[in-house]
Amino acid sequence: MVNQGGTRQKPLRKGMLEKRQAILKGARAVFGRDGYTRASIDAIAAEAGVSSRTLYNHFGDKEGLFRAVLMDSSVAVTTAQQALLERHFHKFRDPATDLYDLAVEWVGGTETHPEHFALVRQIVAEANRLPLDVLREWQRIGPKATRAALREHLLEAGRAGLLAIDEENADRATRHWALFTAGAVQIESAQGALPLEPEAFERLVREGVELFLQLYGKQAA
Amino acid sequence: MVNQGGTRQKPLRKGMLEKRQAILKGARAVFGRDGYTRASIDAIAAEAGVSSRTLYNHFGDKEGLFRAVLMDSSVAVTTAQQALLERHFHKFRDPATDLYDLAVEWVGGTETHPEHFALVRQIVAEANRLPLDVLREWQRIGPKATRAALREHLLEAGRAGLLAIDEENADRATRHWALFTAGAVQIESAQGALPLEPEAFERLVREGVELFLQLYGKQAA
DNA sequence: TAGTTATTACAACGGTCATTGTAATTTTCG
DNA sequence: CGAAAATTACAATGACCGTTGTAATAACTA
Repeated sequence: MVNQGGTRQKPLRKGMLEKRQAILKGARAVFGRDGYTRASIDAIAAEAGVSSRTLYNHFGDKEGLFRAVLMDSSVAVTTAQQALLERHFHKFRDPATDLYDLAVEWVGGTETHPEHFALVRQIVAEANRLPLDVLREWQRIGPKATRAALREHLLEAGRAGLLAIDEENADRATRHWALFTAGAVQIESAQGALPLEPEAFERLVREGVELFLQLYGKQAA
Repeated sequence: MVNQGGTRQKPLRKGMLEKRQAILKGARAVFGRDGYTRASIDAIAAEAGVSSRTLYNHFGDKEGLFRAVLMDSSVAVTTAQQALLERHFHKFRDPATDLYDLAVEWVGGTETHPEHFALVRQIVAEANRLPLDVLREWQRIGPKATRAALREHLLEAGRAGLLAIDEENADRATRHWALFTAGAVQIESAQGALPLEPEAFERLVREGVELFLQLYGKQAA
């Protein structure tokens, strides 16, 4: 038999992992495009180039598949965002320009991983029908993990004397960074439902970084 | 015959308007609860206490009904939020306390009109499948109208010397108000998908208002 | 290569649902 | 009241979909 959850204990034959990942990839695309309810198992199987029966053998049922896809996608995006943070804070010298560059990529994550955020919009819409532990798990390995990494980097920059951030205000600074940059864009574009002109995007991000520096720059009050 | 859109030209018999509004009310509840796809016409008709055939006679098809519901609900919420602004700015004397009171009710709107915001979460999730003009129309009679009203009140307070707001920075102040209060709560609760403890809610709103006053209070730089 | 195991094609079941037609019934308006 | 219009109950259609069983086939491991 096959496990229903997503993590497998011992055996793991060669081709299975490829099939499994093909299914996850295809399902991510179809779920993101069509939503949980509209996405049909057959469509997912076709997108993954796999028999629909194989899909059931791997993930038990539609809900199990959705959970696996959500977690898989969340881990991938979190990893990418953390790598992005590493890359930018590694060469962190001038707050004004470096934070702006970071912000552009940070906020651009919604466009770099469109399928994932389409997925997130789905679960937000279906939150009432989803088990709370699924939502919490998603938060844990997704947004919260990303925030934790950001918090560490901000603290590091604070210790280096580049930002006015310490243990005292690190939580708020982390929250504010997310709010001023990604949050601002999110609200203005209705969570990405409406197109946002590049100029508006640029202006929002720039304003957000300026405000952040006004609060947490070294010359700040 | 009957019109498919939602606005009717000339005739309008007595009972029709009641039926129509009963359908809109029922559909708002069911669409919000179950989502566009899962919400069945029969369930909506039952909720409204109306034959499903009548529903088709009024709104043509499911999508037409959804549009009508969205617009109807948006107008209602916008009206309520505008009334809320009127009420609070009418007795606007002390920025610190008055803005806090306003913010609590302003942000609480998501809980005062849960069905509407469930609806909004649906259209955000289904944005790819919705005509762009529907989305724009929603923005126009919904969020944008509310923002416009807020902007006027902020300007008024600026003219009265209670806030450091003028024509120059009114747009940004309006955006910041929404971002610092509702936006902060929205992000933290994943658009209302996850429950937020009252203390966290209270803290976010308080922080938001403080930040707003730091930027636009009279003693601000 | 032989045996185990995963995968596939295929068919079928049971259920849900949007939509329409129709004829009877009720409501409304002049 | 009496005609016109709206509403209703009812049935039916056509489509889609999640899920399962089965037997044949292919892939993999030892």
